[in-house]
Amino acid sequence: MDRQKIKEAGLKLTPQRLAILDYLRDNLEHPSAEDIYKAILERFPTMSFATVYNTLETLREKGAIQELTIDPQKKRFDPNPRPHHHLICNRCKKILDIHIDYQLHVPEEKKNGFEIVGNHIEFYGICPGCRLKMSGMQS
Amino acid sequence: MDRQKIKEAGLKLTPQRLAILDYLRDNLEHPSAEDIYKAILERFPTMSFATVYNTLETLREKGAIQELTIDPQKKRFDPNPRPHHHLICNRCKKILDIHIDYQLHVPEEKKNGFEIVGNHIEFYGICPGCRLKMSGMQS
DNA sequence: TATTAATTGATAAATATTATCATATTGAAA
DNA sequence: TTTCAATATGATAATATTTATCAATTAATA
Ligand SMILES: [Mn+2]
Ligand SMILES: [Mn+2]
Ligand SMILES: [Zn+2]
Ligand SMILES: [Zn+2]
Repeated sequence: MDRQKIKEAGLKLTPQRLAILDYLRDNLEHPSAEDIYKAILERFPTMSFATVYNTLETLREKGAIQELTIDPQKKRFDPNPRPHHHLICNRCKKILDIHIDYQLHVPEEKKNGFEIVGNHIEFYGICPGCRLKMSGMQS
Repeated sequence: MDRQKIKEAGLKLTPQRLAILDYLRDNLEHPSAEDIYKAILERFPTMSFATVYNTLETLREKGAIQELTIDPQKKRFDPNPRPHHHLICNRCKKILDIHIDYQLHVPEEKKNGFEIVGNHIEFYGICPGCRLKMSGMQS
């Protein structure tokens, strides 16, 4: 989301918002609110944690980002609002994009009257880094 | 999980465990820890919330249940440990099983070195109950 | 029945998120 | 530019969920 789009969404152009959006732009790490807060604190020491949450919620409302519920411990944020899938490392919780368009048809008789509007696939696995650490230790 | 299997897993047969397992047996609602606690309290007033969490974690370790991370607010528990997919109502968070075996192939070049061990599809939608409530009100 | 290792339950602590609200800032209008 | 109202921020409290601690209890075995 650029300055143009922020205004179009009826949002004020604050330094905090710009810092958060700047941090998220092209970010593929799916950071948590705390990740974002800590990263920005270094260059923006007056940033409040509450503002991070406020801003993320505002951006989500406007459809500029999405909230991921993949990590059981905390919400993770994705600056790419377009539907795509994810691969998560069971060990370190690293999240990677999977851009593949699967055709997931659900026959009417399995919908139980639901109106389906979307889907999201979580792939589970072990990342290369964790695999290395694991080989050479037990369990 | 029946009495037989509990013993085989090296677990003691306590009334609390039996109550929780009994509540979960054939339960298709994917209840939260609190749901489980409240339901059992009625018939088992000495049950502690900590015991619910302890028991659920023990059962998960033993592979008897699975923890779902579909609901952003809280963990939900599924007495069916076999892989299957879910359909969640965006409005009321009701969760339904989807038993369909999709073949989700990920080409090597999109795995980024990950070793993929499983997957889980979340379908999003609106349940019949919520659809009814929505027709007749705005937003 | 005695023993002991596992389990429970009370409670504190940790973690993550949301709410509150006085103060500050933005953007538009004058 | 200055003024002003709506919006946003930041400090902090409150809430919600989950995990940790540990003394007391209980299940299973001998
Ligand atoms: Mn993503
Ligand atoms: Mn299920
Ligand atoms: Zn990893
Ligand atoms: Zn619903």
